[in-house]
Amino acid sequence: MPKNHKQGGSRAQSFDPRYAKKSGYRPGGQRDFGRDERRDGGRDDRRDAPQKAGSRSPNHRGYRPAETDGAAKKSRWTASDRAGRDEARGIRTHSRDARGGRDFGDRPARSFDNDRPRREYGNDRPTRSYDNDRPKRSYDDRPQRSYGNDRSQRSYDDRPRREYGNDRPQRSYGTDRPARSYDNDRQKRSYDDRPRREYGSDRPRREYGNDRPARSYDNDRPKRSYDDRPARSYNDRPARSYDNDRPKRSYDDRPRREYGSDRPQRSYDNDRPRREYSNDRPARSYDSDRPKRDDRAVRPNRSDWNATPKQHDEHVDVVHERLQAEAIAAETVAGQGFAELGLGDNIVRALADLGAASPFPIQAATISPILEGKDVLARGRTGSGKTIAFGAPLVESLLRARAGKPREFGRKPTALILAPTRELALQIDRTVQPIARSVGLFTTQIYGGVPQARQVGALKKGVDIIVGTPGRIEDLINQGKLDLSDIRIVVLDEADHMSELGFLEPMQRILRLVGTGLDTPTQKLLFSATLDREVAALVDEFLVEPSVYEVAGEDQDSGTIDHRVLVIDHRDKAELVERLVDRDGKTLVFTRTRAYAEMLAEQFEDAGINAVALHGDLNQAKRTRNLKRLTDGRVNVLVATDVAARGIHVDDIDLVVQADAPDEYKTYLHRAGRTGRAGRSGTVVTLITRQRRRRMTEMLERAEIEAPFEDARPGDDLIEELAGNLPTDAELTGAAPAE
DNA sequence: AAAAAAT
Repeated sequence: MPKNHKQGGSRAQSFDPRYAKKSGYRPGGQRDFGRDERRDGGRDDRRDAPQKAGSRSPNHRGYRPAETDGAAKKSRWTASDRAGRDEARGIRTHSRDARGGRDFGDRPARSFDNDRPRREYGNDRPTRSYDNDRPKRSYDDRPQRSYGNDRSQRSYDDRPRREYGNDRPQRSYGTDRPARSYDNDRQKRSYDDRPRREYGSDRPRREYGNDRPARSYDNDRPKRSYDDRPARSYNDRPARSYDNDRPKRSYDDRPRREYGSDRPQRSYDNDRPRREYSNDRPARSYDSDRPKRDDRAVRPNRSDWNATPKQHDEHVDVVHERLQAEAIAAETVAGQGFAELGLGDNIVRALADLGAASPFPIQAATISPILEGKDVLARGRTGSGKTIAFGAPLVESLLRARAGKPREFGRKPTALILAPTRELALQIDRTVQPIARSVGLFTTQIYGGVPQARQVGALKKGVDIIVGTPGRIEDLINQGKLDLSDIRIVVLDEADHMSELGFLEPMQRILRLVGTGLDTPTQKLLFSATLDREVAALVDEFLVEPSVYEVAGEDQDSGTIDHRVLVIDHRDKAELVERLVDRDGKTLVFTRTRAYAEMLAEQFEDAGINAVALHGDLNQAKRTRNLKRLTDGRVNVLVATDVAARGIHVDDIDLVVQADAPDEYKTYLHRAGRTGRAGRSGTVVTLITRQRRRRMTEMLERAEIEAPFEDARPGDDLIEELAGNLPTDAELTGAAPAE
């Protein structure tokens, strides 16, 4: 304790220099005046050559020199005197360290054109963040490319260095790693606490100390037990049983849990009207839709969405199977082209340019009902073409709704596509944008980790389709820069994931804001490779008579993926993973945590295997760059968290290694779906320890995947075989005569 | 545990 106080004292001492700094700021404010003088001296220089200033920066024409030179000269002095301290706090970081010492010589030459207007903008305009963002991010780009070149420009160097330090690397590494360590500590503590409580605090002491030893031995048993044995012993026993109560309580708890932890009750309360309503409606819709459903798809029972308390993962399987059981047959859609499904010529051409000459089954199933304006749930296996399945009819619908009206400047967006990761949002936009542009519609990406300014600028000009992630979209809504009241169609890609804890509430908030200015409710489209009742929370609140589509016979295991499970010793994991990725083809390694992803990537690099990481601890520039390195083929190994599990499409990944086995079957399916795309073959290798075999077996059952379990050690040929480093029999027979 | 805003 006293140490803590001393620490506090030391902290207080450590504050002192800060106060000293702050007190230094006040004289620093004076110094700032000096800077202002210097600045104005600079302005005087401009006055000496005002034309130069104007001519040098025509973009800022009339901004300062003309206005301030004559009129606001002294008021500026005083204004900077007054506001100077505040401004100085912003300026200081740039000016003191960077300018004060180094830049004076450099300033007039180098920084006049570039720095001053920016800094002045930043000071004057309320939106410093914009200006800060622009240079920061632009600087972020520059230093990455040109760091080596820029060192001579020390003033520039300071900013990016600080920004680097401030923004992600230092903060994230600095804060997160300790945060993790703290998390670890907590767990340790909690583990520590549990035994302490159990051992020390309550039960053992009371039971041992009070009941048996004290009463029974001393008082009861010897004396009373002879007399009253039956009665007292009976009394004692029930008393004990009451004390224990465990069976009774567990019994009490069990029915409670079953009843529902009130979930059935709630669902009854909540759902009965819904079910009745929905029973009525579907009855009608059944009549009308039955022929189509017979052909294409069938709506699941409403109970699928409702009767699912989140007790165990297994509940999802029920829905999973029911959905699969009633699905469109691929043959029934064979032979239809995009045009027959109702898409216009321009869109059909754009699709052809994207390599989609004729519709995939999931596309053939969903395009028509989407064009009819229905709410649609669709399940298609990974890589089955879901983006076009919603993207193309979405564009067609917007086109029809626009009905030849001209594009207005600043129009509100009319369609919103939501994705769980930035990379996926980017990828969706890469597909949807050319389709939209083919008919004169515009898309923009709204996601975090990048400057707002460009996104906001696009919104101001007016866009039709927004593709983005929930956080930045909500951010811009709250800033009043994004208005969703005209959204006619909203798409949730990876909808089941978007319904999970942490995503659900933002999704609900966004969906409540969508289309509020329209006469008709916004059309909702929910897509995922693992669509299940997890989306019930969203379906119940937001969807009207949704139709569910799925392609029959297209379960995940029907593809070209070879699933293998290696049972290993934990201490062999690092070496085994390394040997697996030491190969020619593109390999994607999944880990459970960001830290382990980073660790493995570094380990591979140390071993001479080019590898990059992809996880949420990286800034967006690195995330984008590292993913691109894999798609470009500049690197063959990507180590990623589940940020890369869903949706990310890289053509030729032929090996997926799960260094950490997933906990959920859906995660397995999505991770595995990164390979075997576009009809190619691929292998998924999952490393587990012996004690995890049963969990793995159960998960594979849920995923409906068959995979052999094989014991593996670092030296085994099996590893080389899985890595593809052993020649096949054909190659052996072919290679032998060759040499 | 990860992801999703920014700072």
